[in-house]
Amino acid sequence: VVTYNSAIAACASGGEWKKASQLIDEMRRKGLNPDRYSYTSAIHACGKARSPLEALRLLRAMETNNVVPDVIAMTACMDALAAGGKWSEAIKILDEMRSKGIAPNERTYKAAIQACGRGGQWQRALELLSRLENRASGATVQEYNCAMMACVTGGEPGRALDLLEQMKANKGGVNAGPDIVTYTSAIMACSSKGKWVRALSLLDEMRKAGPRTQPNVRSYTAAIAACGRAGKWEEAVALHSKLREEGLTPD
RNA sequence: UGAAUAGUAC
Repeated sequence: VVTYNSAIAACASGGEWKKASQLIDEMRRKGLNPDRYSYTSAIHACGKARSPLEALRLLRAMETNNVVPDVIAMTACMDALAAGGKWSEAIKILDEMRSKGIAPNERTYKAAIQACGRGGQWQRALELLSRLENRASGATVQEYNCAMMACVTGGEPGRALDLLEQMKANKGGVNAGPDIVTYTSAIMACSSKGKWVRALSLLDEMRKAGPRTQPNVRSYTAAIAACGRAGKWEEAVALHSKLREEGLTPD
């Protein structure tokens, strides 16, 4: 079984979902019982291949064959649904977890938020976030970051910038302050709004905000894109040189 | 042996 599972995991890395589910069939034909690992890898393969419905099918097949899905399997399925823009299906899975008593973890919530964003449901993403904020432990930086991206991809980049402000205000509390991903996401938000000046000032703010938020290649890339989109090619070129001055290699 | 937020080319 483990041998098969390794093969299925390899299919997953390559996004070969057909091969993956074919291997599961083969296992059953040979009298081997696919386990959680087998199914989760196959589901992951569907996610990579952007075949959300196949992922759902596999999750159901798993149940049919009396392999009880756990957090990882369910989350992998939600990730696949998110990648395919199937936000309502993803939320159904989240509810299903509740009813089955499977505790969602941070990755699960991130998948749900991402699914909402990709489906253009930024309001729902924010709703989810506020539920997390109301938890005793509050929302984590990664959950905030994920919600910011959901606003950007969901067509409401202004909200992402609001979240940045909120995170800065929370800095002393239970929640850690904005990190490098937070800022880079905010720059992407500026980019979609055509606010290249703001993007540049955020880049500057990062440098001053401490060692944890020093701009990296991705931050620069986002800022360059913001300038590029606004037709500010001179600024874009200037950023490119600055990036190299700091010893970073453009990709 | 399985899942994860800022890079998948209007």
